[in-house]
Amino acid sequence: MENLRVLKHLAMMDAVKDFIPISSGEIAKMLGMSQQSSSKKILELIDDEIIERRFGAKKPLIKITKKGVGLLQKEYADYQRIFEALKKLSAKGVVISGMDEGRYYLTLKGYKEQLKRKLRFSPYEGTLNLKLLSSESGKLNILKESAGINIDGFQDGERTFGPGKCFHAKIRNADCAVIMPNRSHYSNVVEIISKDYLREKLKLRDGDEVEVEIRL
Amino acid sequence: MENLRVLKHLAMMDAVKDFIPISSGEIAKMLGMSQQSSSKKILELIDDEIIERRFGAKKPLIKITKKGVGLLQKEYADYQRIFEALKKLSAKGVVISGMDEGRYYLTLKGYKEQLKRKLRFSPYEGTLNLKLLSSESGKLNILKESAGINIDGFQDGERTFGPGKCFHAKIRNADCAVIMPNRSHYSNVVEIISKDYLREKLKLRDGDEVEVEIRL
DNA sequence: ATTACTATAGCGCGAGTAG
DNA sequence: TCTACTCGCGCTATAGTAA
Repeated sequence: MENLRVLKHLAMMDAVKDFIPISSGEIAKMLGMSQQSSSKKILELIDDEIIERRFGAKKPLIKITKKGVGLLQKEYADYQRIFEALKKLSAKGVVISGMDEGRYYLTLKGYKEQLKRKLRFSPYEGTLNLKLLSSESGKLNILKESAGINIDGFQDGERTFGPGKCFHAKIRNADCAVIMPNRSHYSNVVEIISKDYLREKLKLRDGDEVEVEIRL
Repeated sequence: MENLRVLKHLAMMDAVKDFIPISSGEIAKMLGMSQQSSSKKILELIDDEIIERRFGAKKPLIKITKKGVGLLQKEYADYQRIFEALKKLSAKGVVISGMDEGRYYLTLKGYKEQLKRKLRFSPYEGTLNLKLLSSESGKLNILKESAGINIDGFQDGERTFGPGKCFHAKIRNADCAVIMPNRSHYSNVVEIISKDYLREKLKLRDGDEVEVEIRL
């Protein structure tokens, strides 16, 4: 319904609260349409009991009805859903065995202490590797494009360890985090850390399918 | 722009995050229009750089561009403004002298203790009377229709004191509250209480115009 | 000033259809 | 299957104008 635009404009002029003095010509000007069209739309809105009008001494008075406020709320809720969903990302994957590389990195003080401080938990020294379903491939790009929580790189003797990032996440209601290097070759595997040994806590075995909810 | 409806629908299907596989026919069905119209609208959105399309192996892939997300955010912000404004009410009035009736009620334990508990401050034993400008007359009706914070009535010996309600408010950044009886004759005067003697704290004299911000 | 009618102009929708 | 063209009908917006 295009009349929603008119309704929204009236709402932004506080016609949700109380009658506001406004003429069809003024509404028309605001919305870039003719007075005649505006008049017609107003009549339609009145017909649908979305707004209410009174002819006062001076300008006509318009107020949005409960039904009209309901329409606006529904619309508002839709936008809330859109932007709430934007903060989250859920992806399905199957548990696989890594090559204990993750475990090695987690023993390094340079990473370990940062993770503890920034994630507010001491990670169990090992990662759970999740191979995302092929249908979820795009989700990894989202993670790569998102800032997340930055993990600085560092030097240890002569070896350099690169920077990365992580995201708070949940698997079956267990708090965890997704960690990834900033520079990564193509991969459809994500590494998950948690304060607990997730394989045991969640009774996971290679091949099990799980869903991870990531907070961007 | 009617195309906003199409854009919103795409957003609700997560096309803000990533490319989603969807055909013009599917979009058409969802929005109750013909495949032809849907196709045209898609082309318009692409032309305006609001969405981006790729033709993959299977279905066409559609994603909302930054510009498109910007449009949605603007729309979302409008709705936020509408509903945030609904929680507040500001009204202008001039300071007048009451007949110390307010002061009397505030000395009564039955009201005083409720106000302290429910407003979380001990009111100064006196009220500031504000006569609303005639242009603000509608605002009082809003207050009357709003629930506010309920103040119970009580009995004291043989006299009955009626129930009322109050609202947290601010005058020139000073925390205060508007109090009003549930049953009130017509009046364009509101009574304000605060932990301080507002007349002194804000250097107010009869006839001064002030604006009160009321939290509904 | 307003609102809102009627008549007309023009745009948008969808059927048919090609690629 | 899909997209997207043309074309004709019809809806909708606006100009003119009455009340």
